[in-house]
Amino acid sequence: MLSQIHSHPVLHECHTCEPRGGCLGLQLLNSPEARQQLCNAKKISCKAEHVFREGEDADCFYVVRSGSIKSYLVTQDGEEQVLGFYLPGDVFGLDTTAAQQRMSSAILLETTSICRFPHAYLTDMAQGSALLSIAAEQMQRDHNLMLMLARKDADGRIASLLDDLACRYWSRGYSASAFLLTMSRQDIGCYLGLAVETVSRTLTRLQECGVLKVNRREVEILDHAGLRKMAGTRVNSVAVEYCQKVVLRPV
Amino acid sequence: MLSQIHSHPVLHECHTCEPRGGCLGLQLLNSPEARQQLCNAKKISCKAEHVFREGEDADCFYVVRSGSIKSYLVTQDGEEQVLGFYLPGDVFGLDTTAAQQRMSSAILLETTSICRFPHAYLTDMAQGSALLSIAAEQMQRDHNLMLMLARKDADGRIASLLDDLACRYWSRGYSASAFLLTMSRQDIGCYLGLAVETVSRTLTRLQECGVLKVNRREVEILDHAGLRKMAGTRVNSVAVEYCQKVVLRPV
DNA sequence: CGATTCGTTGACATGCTTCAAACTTCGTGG
DNA sequence: CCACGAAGTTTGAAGCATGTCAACGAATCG
Repeated sequence: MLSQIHSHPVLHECHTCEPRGGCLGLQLLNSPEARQQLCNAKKISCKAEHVFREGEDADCFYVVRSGSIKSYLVTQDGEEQVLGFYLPGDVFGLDTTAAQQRMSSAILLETTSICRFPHAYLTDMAQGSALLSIAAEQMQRDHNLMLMLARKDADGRIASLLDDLACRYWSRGYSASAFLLTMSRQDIGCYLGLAVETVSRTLTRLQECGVLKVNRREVEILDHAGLRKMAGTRVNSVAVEYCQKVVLRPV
Repeated sequence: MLSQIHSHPVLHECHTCEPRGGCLGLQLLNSPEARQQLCNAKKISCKAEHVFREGEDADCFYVVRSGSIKSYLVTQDGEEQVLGFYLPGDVFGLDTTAAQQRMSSAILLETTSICRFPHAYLTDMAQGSALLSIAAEQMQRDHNLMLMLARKDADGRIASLLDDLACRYWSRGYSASAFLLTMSRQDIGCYLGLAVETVSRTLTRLQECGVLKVNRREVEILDHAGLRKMAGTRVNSVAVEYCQKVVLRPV
């Protein structure tokens, strides 16, 4: 039985909180009162608990403080479609219907700490447009996923995912060359539209090519440029910087 | 050589404009002045012209008045990925980067009339949240596409597209049973992640099943329930109503 | 009327899924 | 602490859906 993540609040000061790379959410709050309120809104909880489920009423969005989150839908015939993974610093939970209901479910992939941003603190115009620009960021990620699903083969999809994770970890101050996959092969498959077996086989193949090393959930990227070439990723500003500093100048 | 759609403004009064089903954009403008300004912002233009291209500066979004629009990206290796099709009443052009640049390109599929909504008219809080809810609608469509690309076979994808179009035409007061595909097989393929040949073959197959009749771009849906069953579409509010009134009670 | 674009159909190649089985890791309870 | 079962991962073999290549017919346009 899964309990709601809201059950055991853990209080922290905002200024001690630093998802490396900065808290996107904080940019949305310009009044000191709002920030103060926010300090009471940190929650931490364990693997496999839901932050929210599709259809629930939504009065807030979230920022990942540490850990990781999986966003997903359940199809008509009970299958899962993963929409994305959120890492520290990422905003999630913006996708609500006009009636303020959740359009997707969000579940913890590991022990995770998140921040709650009630919509009530955001009644200010500037914040509305900031929200919109975060929503736009989300859309861009979505577009990338569509592109991947529509045009790439298994190698390209896996390479894309790993390149994306590397890039995002790097932009937050973590290593781009070695990290842990917090999601299962199953999750990866549901995200990329591949069977688990294909995910496993593809990782093995990339390893044989010398592009990376995999052991269960541990990944080490040996050839960033090669990986990116296989991925055929469209560039964005973060990726460009990542590329210049990491891909082209091996660490 | 493609000229910009902004070249030949055609002026109309807002009150004479009625994409059947209503103009979503109008809900965003509550001041009479804004509406007045808007009346000068209608444009009409011909097939294959661009409304905007990826990377251009964005100071407005659009509503389709009549005709249809294709939104797309170009991949690294020059291939096209169609993101969606917009029909009369639809809002498009909301997906801009934080730096207010277009994240995708939009091109006319036929002779089309659109309305321009400059961002300058929307500096008001209530409108910010209205925009966000339209963005959310867009996200929901995106989610459906991802789901389709990741989980459905060719039959399911084509059935989904047709069911979606039928539903959207119906909700705007047009026939849900017979309509024209304004996009080419190529466009459909780029949207659904299928080869042109597969699109063609699948349409033929659906015809042989007696679900529909196709002749070039003319489509007649003979068995709405069957089509929807093949599509395995996730329900949304419009679709539910469409389902009750059209699918379950054959026209 | 020819040239071009678009749509359809066939034959073949291939990459992914499915089915099956073995192995590892982890949690639980004896 | 070990035994056991469940869940996650890997690997192999076979089937199939879709992509690719090629040719042809139909519509459109100048």
